[in-house]
Amino acid sequence: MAADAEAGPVRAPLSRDRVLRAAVRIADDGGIGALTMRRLAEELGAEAMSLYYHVANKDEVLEGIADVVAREINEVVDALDVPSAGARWKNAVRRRILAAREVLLRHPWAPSVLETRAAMSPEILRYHDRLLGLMRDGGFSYDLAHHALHALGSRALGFSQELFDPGDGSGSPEELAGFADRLPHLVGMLSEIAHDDPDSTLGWCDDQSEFEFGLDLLLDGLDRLRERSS
Amino acid sequence: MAADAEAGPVRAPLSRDRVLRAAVRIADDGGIGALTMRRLAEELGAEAMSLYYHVANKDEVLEGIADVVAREINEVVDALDVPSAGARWKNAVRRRILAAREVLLRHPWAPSVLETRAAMSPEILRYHDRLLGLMRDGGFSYDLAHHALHALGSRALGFSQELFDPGDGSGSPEELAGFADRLPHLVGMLSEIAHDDPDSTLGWCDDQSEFEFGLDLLLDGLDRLRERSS
DNA sequence: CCTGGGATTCTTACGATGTAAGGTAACCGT
DNA sequence: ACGGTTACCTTACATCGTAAGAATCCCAGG
Repeated sequence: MAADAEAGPVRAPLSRDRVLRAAVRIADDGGIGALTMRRLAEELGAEAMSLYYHVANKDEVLEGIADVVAREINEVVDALDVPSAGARWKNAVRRRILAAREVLLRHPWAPSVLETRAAMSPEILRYHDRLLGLMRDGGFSYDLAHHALHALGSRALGFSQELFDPGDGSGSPEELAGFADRLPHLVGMLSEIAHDDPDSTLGWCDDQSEFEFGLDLLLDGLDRLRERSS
Repeated sequence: MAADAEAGPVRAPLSRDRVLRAAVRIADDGGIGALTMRRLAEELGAEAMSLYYHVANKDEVLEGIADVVAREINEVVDALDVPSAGARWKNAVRRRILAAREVLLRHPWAPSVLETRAAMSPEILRYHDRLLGLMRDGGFSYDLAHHALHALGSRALGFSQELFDPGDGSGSPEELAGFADRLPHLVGMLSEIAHDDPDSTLGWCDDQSEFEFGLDLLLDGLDRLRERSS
């Protein structure tokens, strides 16, 4: 009777892949906190419980989106073609890591997820395996390369914490004033650098260059160790 | 009538301090996931809503326990007395950081909490201020010391991620077998190191020495920069 | 065509969590 | 004794993940 009251445009069927893609979309705009099963279902024009036919539970969704990002990283890294033999290993590693970082900048929620659930994801393993490969080409022993990966830590994937999802960026300057006399060096540093730099105390740390500074520090140190052990 | 049916031993009154201490206790054994307002109230022999008289909300509890740990770190670090002038800055910084690390090993939940809510906590600021002080004593410019803090990142506080709260430590070896042919270098590394090392593939990474390796790599690199800029 | 049985989606419901709103009890200076 | 803070409790709600099972869809076999 009165057939299909509301014949909508027949939404595409669900699938693990569509679910994960939608999840990434939601996290990208709205943060990881916006990713709930109900919101995710809504995004797909379905009901929350329908998702469980394609995903075991929310944890699997998180692992899934971590893997999506890891795959995206590997794709970008695959596209690079940088010579890596001998002393050029350093530049090759550097390029790869900075490429990974660019991907993560598009997914600010990813570092925390990668870090907590994806250490053993196939894609992440593959990424690390290839970093190891570069170091081997450059003349590293496995032992040194292994230490190197530990030394790099999350930097190997292009992040180093605290700079992503920076909460609400609430003001350091005002709150600092109260007990500033107890922090002579921080205050000294701030005033000295603010003096040199025209733009005010806000955003006076350039994430990108700080990241590269730390990265290069490590890579230079590793290079010295490599030479010494050759 | 029939006065105080059950005259218990009159539990000590609540207070912000007692609440935070209880919260740390719960997180210490049970993990950060075990810390709920109801569980916290139970630990104190009270009801959940009573806590809200002493704490604004759960987020304040988290900030609070981060600060408790940070205070603990500062206490331990205060007890150190290491000469720091000139070239000895490096050893002084190293000792402080390893002391902080020992505190964090007693509170495995702390890294994640510190990292997300305590960047601007007074105690953390104080800790960083004193690291800066050591570097100044050692001859750093504020500019270089500033980069140094960024380079150290979470390592400055004694952790470097992924090694704490390691999930369930599920086996790498078996799962790896499936696609091991795609990971030639990881497999090569594993087999080579497993060969040298009598104890099997489990726990073949010594967190402590890996941490120190990365830390020294950074400190050595900084020392070279410092000398060059003098 | 019907029909029945998997594959897929939805409905309803439960327990856990953070916390708003407002009541009750304990304490204290007058 | 009593009014007012201060400290604590009761009840209730929204939101979350998800268990259990009903409803629907789709297609091969009669």
